[in-house]
This record gives sequence, C-alpha cells and structure tokens, in this order.
Amino acid sequence: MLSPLIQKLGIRFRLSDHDRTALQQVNGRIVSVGAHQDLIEEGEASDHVTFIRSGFACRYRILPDGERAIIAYLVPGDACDLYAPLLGRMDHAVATLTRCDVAVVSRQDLGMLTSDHPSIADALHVSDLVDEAISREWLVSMGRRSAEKQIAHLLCELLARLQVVGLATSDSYEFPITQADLADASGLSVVHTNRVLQTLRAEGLVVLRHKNLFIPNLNRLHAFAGFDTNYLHLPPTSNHPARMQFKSDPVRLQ
Amino acid sequence: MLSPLIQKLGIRFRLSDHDRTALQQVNGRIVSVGAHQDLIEEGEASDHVTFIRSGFACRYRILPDGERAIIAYLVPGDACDLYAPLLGRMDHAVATLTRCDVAVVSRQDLGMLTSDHPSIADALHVSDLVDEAISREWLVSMGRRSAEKQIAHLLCELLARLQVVGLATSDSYEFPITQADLADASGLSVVHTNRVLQTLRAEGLVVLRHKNLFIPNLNRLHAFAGFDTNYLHLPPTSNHPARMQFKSDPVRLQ
DNA sequence: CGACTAATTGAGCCCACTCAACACTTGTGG
DNA sequence: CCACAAGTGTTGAGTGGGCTCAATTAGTCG
Repeated sequence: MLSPLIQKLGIRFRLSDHDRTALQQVNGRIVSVGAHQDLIEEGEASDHVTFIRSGFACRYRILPDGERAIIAYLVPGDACDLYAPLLGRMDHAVATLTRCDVAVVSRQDLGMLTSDHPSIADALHVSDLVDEAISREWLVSMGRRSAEKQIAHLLCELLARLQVVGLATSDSYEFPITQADLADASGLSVVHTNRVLQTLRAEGLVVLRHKNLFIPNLNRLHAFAGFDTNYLHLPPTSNHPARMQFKSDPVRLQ
Repeated sequence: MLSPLIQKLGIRFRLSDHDRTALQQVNGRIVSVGAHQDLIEEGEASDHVTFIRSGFACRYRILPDGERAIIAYLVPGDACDLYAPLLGRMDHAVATLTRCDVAVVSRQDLGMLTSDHPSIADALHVSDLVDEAISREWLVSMGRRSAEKQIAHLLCELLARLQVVGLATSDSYEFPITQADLADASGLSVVHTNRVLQTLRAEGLVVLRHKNLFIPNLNRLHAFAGFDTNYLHLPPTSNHPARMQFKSDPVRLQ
C-alpha cells in the first residue's frame, strides 16, 4: 500500500522492523487517476490522507488572471496533505501530472499508527521538513539562477528524489512531465522552456528522448546547475554510483 | 522572553493558561545583534533554538557565483531553527536585516516544555506549517506575478504578519528593510526594485518614507497584488479594521 | 564634517515573453 | 486500420521587462 513511502522514510530515519511491519499493514484504498486530474482542491478539508504510489503530481495555485503556478512536484512516496487538518483547509490544490496510483488512508488509522509508533511520526515530520527545504531551494532557483541552471537543477533534484524510491538509475529516469508543466514549475513560458531544454541537450548535459531522461555526466550537470544534495538531507552512506566519475570541466553557456 | 512568539502561537492555536504560563517562564538569554549579522551559519548544528524578539531577519543562501538569495523574512515571534536537529544540519543560513534582539533557548529546556505541554508542540508545528505556506506563496509570486505585484504582495504579507504580533496598525508598519534586501528576496536587481517601489508610490498604493510604510487603501493594494490572506491561516475572528473600507476600483499599471 | 551605506537616475542591452504558425504524437471513434 | 482531433513539441519574428554598468544624490552615524 505505502511501499514507496516506507522506502523514503527508511532512508532518512531509522525505523525498527516493528515500525516497518506496522507501515506495511496500513490499509486504505488504492485509486488510479488519469493525467492532469485534481487530487485535492483548494479549500478542501478531508478526513483522509493521500499518498502518491506511482506517477508524478504537483501542488499548484491558480492566480486571479488564470495563470497557474506549480509550487512543488510530488513523486511516489510523497504525501499530498499530511498535515492539512492542523491548518484547517488546503491553501493550494494538488493535481496529477501523469497517470497516478494514489493510496488513500483514513486519518484515524494514520493517527493510531503514529501514536503507537512515535518514530513513524518523527519520520513523517522529517520528510515534511525535507519538502520544506525543497521549496526553499526552488525559491533560490527562481530568484537567482538562470533559466538554464534552474531547469538543470530541477532535473538533478528529481534524479536524487527518484533514486530514493528506486525509480531512477544512477544516471537516468523516466521523465513524462510536459513542457507546459515544467514551465509552470519554473516560472517560464512554454516556448522558453522548450528552448532551454534544447540548449541543455545541445550542450550534452542531458539526453531527453521518448519521455526518458539520461544524464551522460552527472558531475558536469551538477557543476553547471550548482547542485548540492545537502538540502535533500540524504545520508552520506546512500549509494550514488555516479559520484565516482571523473571530475570534468565546468560547462559555460555563451 | 518569548512574548511575540506567545502572541503568534495564541492566534492560530488555542492555548490554556497553563500553557501560557509555562511559555512565559521559559528561560534563556537575550542577545542583541546588529544589522546584517549572521545568526546561524549554513551547516551549523547547534544545541539551542533562536527566536526573533525584535527586528527583521532572513533565511538566505549564497550561490557559487556569490549571489545571495533570500528565502524567507523572519519577524518577531519567528523561530530560526526550530526543527534543525531533526534534519541534522542547517541547509541555509539566517542573518539579521536590522538590529535585532533574539532569544536563545536551550533545546533541552524546549524539549521538556513541549513534552509537558503537547499543545505547545502542536502550536509550534502549526506555525512551522504556516512558514511553509509562506514559502509556497513566495514561489507563486516569483513564478507568476509581475515584479510590481510581487513586491506589493510581499508588503501585504508583512502587514498581516506584523499585525499578528502587534507591530503594525491596520494600515502601516515600520519598514526598515533595505532595497538590496528586498531585491534578494524578490529575485530582482536592486535598480529594478527601486523602480518598482517608485511605481507603487506613484500609483498611490503605498507611502514609503522614513523607513515607514503606510497603505492608504488596503483593499486597493490587496486587489492589485492579488493578495488573499488564506495562506496565512489567520482565524476569521481576527480584527482587520481595514477590511471595512469601501471597495475601490482595481489598479492597472500601463 | 567626513565616510560610509542606501536610494536614485540614465543609457543601453539581453533574456525571456507573446503571438503565430507548423510538426509530431497520441489517442479515439468510425 | 485509418482519419481526425487533441495534446505536445518546435520554430520564427518582434517586443518588452528587467538587467548591467556607471554615476549621482540622499541619508546616517561616529
């Protein structure tokens, strides 16, 4: 039911076998949702929690002029509305970007789980704090990185996050996100997003084909984007095979 | 010691007199810090928590090219590093923007306080969730609002946040933040920040003089910025005298 | 008063936007 | 299985918001 979540929690927080078993036995219902469907609407206050099991989703807001701003990407293992009741109502919406399987768990069940297993509560809290760090990093990107570096940075982030849940190899992952959805997450226009991607491809920083992203030289992409995994708070022991590559010259555009 | 914090917690969460007394009796030391000084450095892992008692501070990151990105403004009542130990080390730094008084409390004392008073722990958690919502709103601003609207929005947000801790009237507050610090928080250049402020003044949306901000017509500014307090999760009963004003025509630039 | 910091102004440029057309994919129903 | 529609990606041309560089004018504070 919650397998990618368990994987994610286990990476940043020590869980006992007892905790794991409890997590594995959580019951809820699995729902399959098509691409570009709302999972949670703004203003909602539901009595269940939604987790992404497969596919990509996003948090977003619609502005008065109809523009959409994507505030976060959600990948398998991410919760959509974990602490929503503490705040009362959702101040933003959540929608799928691709076809998704989501797990819907009752808040009551989850509450019992976390009170019986305080370390699960802590682990969930930690992963929320990481989400917060990710928001901050997006702010850094939007504020002070060029469009090219911003998107490169995002692609690095997704690689790391997908590796955590076993959905990426050391240098590639499935990337079914639309350029329009990338644009709304980067604060760019669709046209410019397209051109930025072309530049990254032309520089040989990424190979993007058939909804699949391959990174020929991760060190080079990291150096270009100014990417530093610190903010994701992954354990140092985590295996990052790509880190073993030779260091290469930094890339400069123009 | 923590009076603005107590005010802030009390607004969004019901605290018993018992809780309040406990909060009032927290001890720690008060430190006075000059403007533009680091309070917490990136990578730090300290055994105490720092709260802003007076003045403005910010969270920030420095990029490889030396640029600074301000990720959040901190006002009196805000915590600098509440959950830092859960994540291990700080992934960003905190610095003052003006002269500040900060309260430094040992984590051990705070831990005892929250385990004796679970509702204080919840209240702190809620205010962290609001900080998260603020980050998301900043992302919306940077991504999809014009420079004018972005800064107008920020000024609306500060009004609301300062009202919570009694540092703003219904339509004005002390605004000692430098244009350079505003620029780094908005992702704009200093020069353009200056011009944006001039536009807002020329439109009569704000009066900014002698480090003091006055908003002649809050509804007008709200409408212009597309500002909606929802994301701050203030109680509906909160007194917002300015809301009683007449509705006025929306402002359009150019 | 002098030294520094902060705010302002001008000029020229470029990154990113808009509008608009076109090509390629994907999916669906006849 | 094809035809068409819708969605997605790509390209060109022209514009403008926001940038940089550089200099000047306030403020602030010892």
